[in-house]
Amino acid sequence: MVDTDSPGNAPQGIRARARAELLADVSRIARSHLAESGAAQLSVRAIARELGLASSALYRYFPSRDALLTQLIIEAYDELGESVELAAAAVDRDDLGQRFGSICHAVRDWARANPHEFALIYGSPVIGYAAPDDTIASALRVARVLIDLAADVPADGLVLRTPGPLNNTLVEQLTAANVLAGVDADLDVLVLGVELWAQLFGFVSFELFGSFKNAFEPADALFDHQIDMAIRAFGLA
Amino acid sequence: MVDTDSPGNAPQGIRARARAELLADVSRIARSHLAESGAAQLSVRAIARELGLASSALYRYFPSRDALLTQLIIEAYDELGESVELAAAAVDRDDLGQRFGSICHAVRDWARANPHEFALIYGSPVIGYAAPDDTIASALRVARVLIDLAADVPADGLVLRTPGPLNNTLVEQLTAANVLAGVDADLDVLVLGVELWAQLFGFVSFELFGSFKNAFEPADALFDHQIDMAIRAFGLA
DNA sequence: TGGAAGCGAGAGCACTGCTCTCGTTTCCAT
DNA sequence: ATGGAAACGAGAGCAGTGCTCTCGCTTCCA
Repeated sequence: MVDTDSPGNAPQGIRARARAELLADVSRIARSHLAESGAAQLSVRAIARELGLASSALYRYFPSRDALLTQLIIEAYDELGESVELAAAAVDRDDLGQRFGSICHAVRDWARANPHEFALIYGSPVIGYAAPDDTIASALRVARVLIDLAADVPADGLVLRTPGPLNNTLVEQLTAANVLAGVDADLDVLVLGVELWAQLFGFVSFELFGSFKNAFEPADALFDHQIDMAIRAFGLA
Repeated sequence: MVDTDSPGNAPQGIRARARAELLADVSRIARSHLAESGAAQLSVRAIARELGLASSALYRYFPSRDALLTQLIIEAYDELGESVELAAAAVDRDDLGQRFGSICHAVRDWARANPHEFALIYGSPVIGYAAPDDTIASALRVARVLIDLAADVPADGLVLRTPGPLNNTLVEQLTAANVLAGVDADLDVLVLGVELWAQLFGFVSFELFGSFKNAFEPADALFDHQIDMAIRAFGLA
């Protein structure tokens, strides 16, 4: 029993390494349960059972089921965010229409591949659940990709815009978003982008949660049309 | 104890009247619990407690908690549907822009006044929950109001439209919707309407579920702008 | 008027999240 | 090297859940 910490693989002690491993195991199993049965069915005891642990042992690692859910939320946001970032980067950066379409398809594809995860982050908050600030950074990744796109869209091509100046509050909010993202998107472009962002997720929600039932199944053609329309609204067609 | 069924108020027997009353009571209490704490917290036992009944007694009236939730879902759809119908009827039928705005505001106002009900019907389905057909008719009421509007929008004014013909599948789906609603809306108008429908509910979901947090609070100006843009897309401005 | 059906109460089952205690193991500072 | 402190896992237990079953009682209807 000499030299427990000399091997190069883990400079940490036995405890720390075991803890890290168990945390990873819990996360892995929790994610598989989430993917299979949804957040509502996620059971601390079931996870413990699968790990061969007493349920009480898990509370050494997570203060509550909500905390576990919060971590799953963050991971879901990050997974979606990464998909979208990759999709945006995978196409010609200057072909803004294609870039927008790629982003939209990434969101929809990820949501269809991970419906319970999507429901967890964009469906009704599981309980009175006040989203902790931890989740916000990850949640913003998709928004960031879109705002970066908006910053590249030329303002003079916009097909859909209001004639007069924007409402003062709106200008402040949009400007703050620009500042937060470190870009300087035209506000008319940006506000259209925000609205198309809502449209994108409204569409995916409708598709996954059944509002298109008996009407737009499959919804592929409708989705492509919606993207086409959005590109036209931006003046990118 | 003579003449129990002769009074004009209730031709039915004692049993039937008591049953109807209790059903109404359960529904009333369930709705108040839903409005206060959300669907996830809805407890059959808590309802029974408030009624002074054993929890088992409620199972004479509802086969399961899910069945109770289903009824709440239907009631929520109907309530929202009625609000929207009233809003659409409250304005000049020929002022299509105002009619559209009135519909949108009705949806948003109802959702903000009844967030848990909105989450119940447009958030993630509570469980694996396959929406029974009972709910569909009620769910269609909002869609119907919008499709009726679309049928009145002149096709030649459309600002946002695709140049070529629509995808075949899409044409079939849109035509089926027309048939189902008994109208003959122009398909380019109709598809835009569907997409703006998704946008409307995407917006409200974002607002209620926190996606606009730290960015568009309040979201009034953004909402008004979105409606304005939609009206322009329809060519109604 | 008597059998059938509907009803409410209560006990009970299997499950949940979570807490507390207790003996053991690991760690870290002396 | 060793002893105290901290971390750990197991297990019992609590309060709560949805739901089932049985048992008397009441209402109904033929």
